[in-house]
Amino acid sequence: MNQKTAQPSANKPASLADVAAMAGVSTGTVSRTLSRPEMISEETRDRVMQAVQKLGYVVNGAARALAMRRSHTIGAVILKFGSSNFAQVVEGLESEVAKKGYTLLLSAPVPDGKTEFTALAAMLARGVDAIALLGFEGLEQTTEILARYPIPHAHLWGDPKGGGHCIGLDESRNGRIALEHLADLGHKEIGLIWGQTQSPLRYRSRLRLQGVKAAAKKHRLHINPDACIYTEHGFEQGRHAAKQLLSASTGITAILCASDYLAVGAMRGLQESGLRVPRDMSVASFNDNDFSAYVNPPLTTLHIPIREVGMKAGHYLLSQLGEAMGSDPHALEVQLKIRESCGAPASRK
Amino acid sequence: MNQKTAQPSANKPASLADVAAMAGVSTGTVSRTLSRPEMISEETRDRVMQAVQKLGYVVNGAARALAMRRSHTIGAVILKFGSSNFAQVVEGLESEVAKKGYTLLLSAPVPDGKTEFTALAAMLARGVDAIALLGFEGLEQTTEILARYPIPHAHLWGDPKGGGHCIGLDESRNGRIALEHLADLGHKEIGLIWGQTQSPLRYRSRLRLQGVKAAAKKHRLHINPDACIYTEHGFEQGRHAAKQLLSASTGITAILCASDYLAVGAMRGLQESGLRVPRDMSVASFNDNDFSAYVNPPLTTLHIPIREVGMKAGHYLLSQLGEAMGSDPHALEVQLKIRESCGAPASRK
DNA sequence: GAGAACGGTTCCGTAGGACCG
DNA sequence: ACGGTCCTACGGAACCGTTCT
Repeated sequence: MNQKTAQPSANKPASLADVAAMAGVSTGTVSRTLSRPEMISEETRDRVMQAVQKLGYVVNGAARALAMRRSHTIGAVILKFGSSNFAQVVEGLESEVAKKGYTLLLSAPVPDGKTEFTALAAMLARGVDAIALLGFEGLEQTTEILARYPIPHAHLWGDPKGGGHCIGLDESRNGRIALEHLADLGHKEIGLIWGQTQSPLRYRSRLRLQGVKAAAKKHRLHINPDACIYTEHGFEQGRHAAKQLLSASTGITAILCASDYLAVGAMRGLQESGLRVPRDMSVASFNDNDFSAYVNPPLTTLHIPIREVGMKAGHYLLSQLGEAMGSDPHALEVQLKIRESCGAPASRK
Repeated sequence: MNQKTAQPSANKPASLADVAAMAGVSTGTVSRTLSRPEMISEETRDRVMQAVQKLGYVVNGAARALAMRRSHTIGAVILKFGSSNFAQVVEGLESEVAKKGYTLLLSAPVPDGKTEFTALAAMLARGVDAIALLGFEGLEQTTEILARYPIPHAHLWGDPKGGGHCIGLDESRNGRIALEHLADLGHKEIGLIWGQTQSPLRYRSRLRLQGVKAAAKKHRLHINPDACIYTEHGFEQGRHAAKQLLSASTGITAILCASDYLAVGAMRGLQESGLRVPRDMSVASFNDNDFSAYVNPPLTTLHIPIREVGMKAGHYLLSQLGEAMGSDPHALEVQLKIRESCGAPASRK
């Protein structure tokens, strides 16, 4: 009884065989009709298409992936999703790969110990064609499995020395640009509210800090170690740090923050303590988040093309996959947004 | 020659057969060892595990999905990713489904015409086990294919009347709560900066507005139609709208905004025009975004548990999939965050 | 442990028509 | 008019790597 006939509307999704039966052709023909229609005569093509329509057929991705050894899926594994700008990166990445019919498979493990590795392994098991790693630590196990599984992968915001293709900016230069702005304004003594710089994960942060310090030395601008606070990123952390800085009475006239989160929080802390920005204290930072132009005062910050980093990664991965991509249009240019949170230093008290 | 022997380190990923050959067992045994280790004798289990280790074996998800008819993947298709709080929803969703070993497949089509449908079809083709729809319009084609493909799905922020399981809040009530705060403060004449309310996509926005208006009537508070501006969400739009409102000279003492983006932009616009918030004008809104407590002045806003909506959706979908989930812990409670952007109305000029 | 699904893709082969000398 | 060749459109079947009986 149970022949290979088309079941008009069973409760199971229609398969290729169902379509073939209804159209009176073989499964191979249906497959070809769908993937390379020009190889099929118009007449049978119509018949097949009709059957497809009628049965509401959609391919089974698992079967397809198994046969083709291509899933048309790009993995993105993200350490610390919430507390950073990764959402924007993901958005850029998604929009880029979607152009070629790829879909993003997302994993955002909470970073503790070796989840980095297990998350990566899970991605690989899912059969992604390529993989984007955001904020990776570069554990041994990680690099090893990456080497064993020869699929294209890119580190976003990673350490170039960790091996593999890295996408990011010249953070040392970024640090310099920001500091020079402060120097140009006439500041001689500044404070820092920075992120953690220890772990390998904080590579970028460390590099940026080096750029700041080198430029400070060059411009004879003093960064008092007592006026440097290292903390996590976040508004509240910035607010708290600013108050600490104030209580230390170090004579600084400006604060350079590692992120807009920190900076906006810091401005809030300063204002709560009765200081005016920028009259009493200048504040500058990095990233140019969407809110930064609309806080009060608008924040002077170095614009980082975050979304573009995601797009660039997508472009790279796709081209590695053999997709025709053209040359990379994503330039990753940084731009200092001079707004109102920085001014000349107040005359010394 | 080419027997089924293990190839220690070819350039192809090891398969189940390779592991089986190396361990001297059948593929079935290996499969069981991996999925239900307790069924296998300790001795052979060790042998298998060793082979797995040695070959760096990881399962082929496509083959597994094909055989089990389960991909352990949840689709999330998102209309208008960037311009909303969907990133947080996605984060919540991801964290919830990850607990049970599921991964998110992400699609964020640019919404124009029927992309909603094609994106959905693409997800289905990928073989997701369940699907979360964020910000859907409820096109006919969409609901039809959803009906045909009997997989669990949930609409987030959708219209309950559109059919299907909807997750969201009582927006009418939310509108009322915000308005009553303004009424309690003594405001009699207020303005609105709101999002679009026309398209089906804006269902939530419309409902919230209805709640506001109903409460206004009840509390004898006047909403001057000339002081209502409908625009897109965004800082710049808010800033622009505030200036429009000012030039209309309508005697309003407070502005209620549909989102924090709008509100923060509006405050900026007011400040640029020389007004002080809240002395000259109160501003309130909805969402309680992360930056809202740190702008100047801190924004009074109705906290919406956005991340929790994502988690709740994950919980629902997983339980529909037959995972043991326990009762739903996500209550979705709203909370008015009274900060400093609202005060009593200034005495009339 | 053997072997049949699972649902596609793709290689290979062939029927049949067009075209040629 | 006929045998041979080339080409196109399609059918048949092997194969992808698991799971489950």
